[in-house]
Amino acid sequence: MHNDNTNLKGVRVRFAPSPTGSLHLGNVRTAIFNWFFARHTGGKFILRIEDTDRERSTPESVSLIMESLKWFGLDWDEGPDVGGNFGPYYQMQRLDKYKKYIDVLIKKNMVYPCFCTTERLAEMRHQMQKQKLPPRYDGKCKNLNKEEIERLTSQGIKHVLRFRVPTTDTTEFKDLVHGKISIENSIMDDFVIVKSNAGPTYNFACVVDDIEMKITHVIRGDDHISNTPKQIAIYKALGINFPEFAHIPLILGPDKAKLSKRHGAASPLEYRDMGYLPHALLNFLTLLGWAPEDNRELMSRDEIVESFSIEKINDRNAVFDSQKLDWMNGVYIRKMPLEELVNIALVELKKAELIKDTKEVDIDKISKIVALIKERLRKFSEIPQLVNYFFDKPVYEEKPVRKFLKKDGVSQMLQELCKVIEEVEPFDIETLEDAVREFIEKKGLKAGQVIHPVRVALTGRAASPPIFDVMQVLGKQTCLKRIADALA
RNA sequence: GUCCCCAUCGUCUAGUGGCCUAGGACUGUAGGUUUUCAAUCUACCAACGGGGGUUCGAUUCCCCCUGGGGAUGCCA
Repeated sequence: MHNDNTNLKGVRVRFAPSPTGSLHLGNVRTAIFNWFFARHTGGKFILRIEDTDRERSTPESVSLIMESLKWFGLDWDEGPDVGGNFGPYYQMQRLDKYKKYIDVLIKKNMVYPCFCTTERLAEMRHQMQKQKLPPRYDGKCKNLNKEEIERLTSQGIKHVLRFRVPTTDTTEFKDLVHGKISIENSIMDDFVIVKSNAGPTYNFACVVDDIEMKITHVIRGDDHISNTPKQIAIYKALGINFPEFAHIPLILGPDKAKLSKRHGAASPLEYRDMGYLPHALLNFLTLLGWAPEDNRELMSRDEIVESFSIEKINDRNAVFDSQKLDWMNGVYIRKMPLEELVNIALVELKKAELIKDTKEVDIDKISKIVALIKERLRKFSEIPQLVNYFFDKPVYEEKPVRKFLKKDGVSQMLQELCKVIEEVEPFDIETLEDAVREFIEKKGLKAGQVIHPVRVALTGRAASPPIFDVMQVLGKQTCLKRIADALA
């Protein structure tokens, strides 16, 4: 089938968000790529919660994350709620495992306690930058002897554990999307692996978990490239083979900066609330940094699963283009069965207080209305705005009123037309149109000269679905009344 | 500042030395259809950042510059 030039048997990938708020589209895209890769290869997709940041992690965020993934239909084979053989799936519940690895590193003398204050560290970095040097720990605590360590500890001074990074050579790895990436070890920092509160840091916990959970491919954002050499250093110190890495390009906002909360609604749940279809967003996001062999764009989930491959992930950052998303959402809305759209419309209409109780609603009428606006929709939140005049008195917009209603003779013409409308029986689209057209012809007018004023009188605006359809839904009496009111 | 990554239309992308007078999609523009809008159909606008190499031949390979992004945390 497809050759990803990697071993595709027994693939295990993970999505490992930190629960410090809701997901944003960048995170989601990472989850999507991991999920498609797992499903394409018949491997496992694992959800792991990286909650080592005690201050900012919240259970609410965990729910939000799960809700987001579920909304997209991204299911996980192992995770906090579903369990699995490699749990627990919350890092804060895996402290004993980290301890085990720390002991190994201590035994190997690969770590050392550091008592430096954050102030000193900040000052140190500042100085290094001033001297145009790479900012790295200066090694003040690197060679403390037992007595010094005991003395400082007994004084109650907190310490962290730093990892001794190799000082010579280069660390290299073959990234599945970037190819060879290498970095001089000499510019690498003796980074912290255990915080002063005894908790593990990201770079350490991540490695331990990926080892313990038997992760085969680490697919994550480009912003983690700089962490990878550090993590590889840990793998090497432990004498354990590291997994494949695939760093995927970042999603940029319109300002070309990494996508973040600054760019307005960044959470998928917010997109849901704005009226986007999960599959439209999923399809769109999948195409940010990836394209199938044949460059298709509109693809079903199964089609993507079928053709997804890491090889085809490109390595340039992608700007998020909401216009294209809107287009794609519109395409999928048009493909929806009407009943489904009606149900969504009901919710939107109620939210906008255009209808009161969904139970006492004329479904037949709503269906007709929804059918009329279906191809005019780009997202569900637009529904109320598009149909409000079917429920409430129209809000007359100034410009169309001036242009079509306030013209000489229009008032009289409409009054005469009302007499025609009154006679239309049955009040269906065809009969109505025939009658009105006959009127138009008799008066020697052009269709637009009648239809535009009628539209404005009935809807308050210059654009609407085909007017006879609108009239039919409105009903004879409402039409007559609205025209009369508009002329008053 | 330091390190890393990246560089095709405004945006998402195809393109892996000749098939490229660079293809598709979104947007935009013009037109057809229509009572308007939308949808739809047709056409059009629009790109290989610059400079050196390598080669018979570079969008494709190498180097430099420029530009953009990321990382530089006891956040992940």
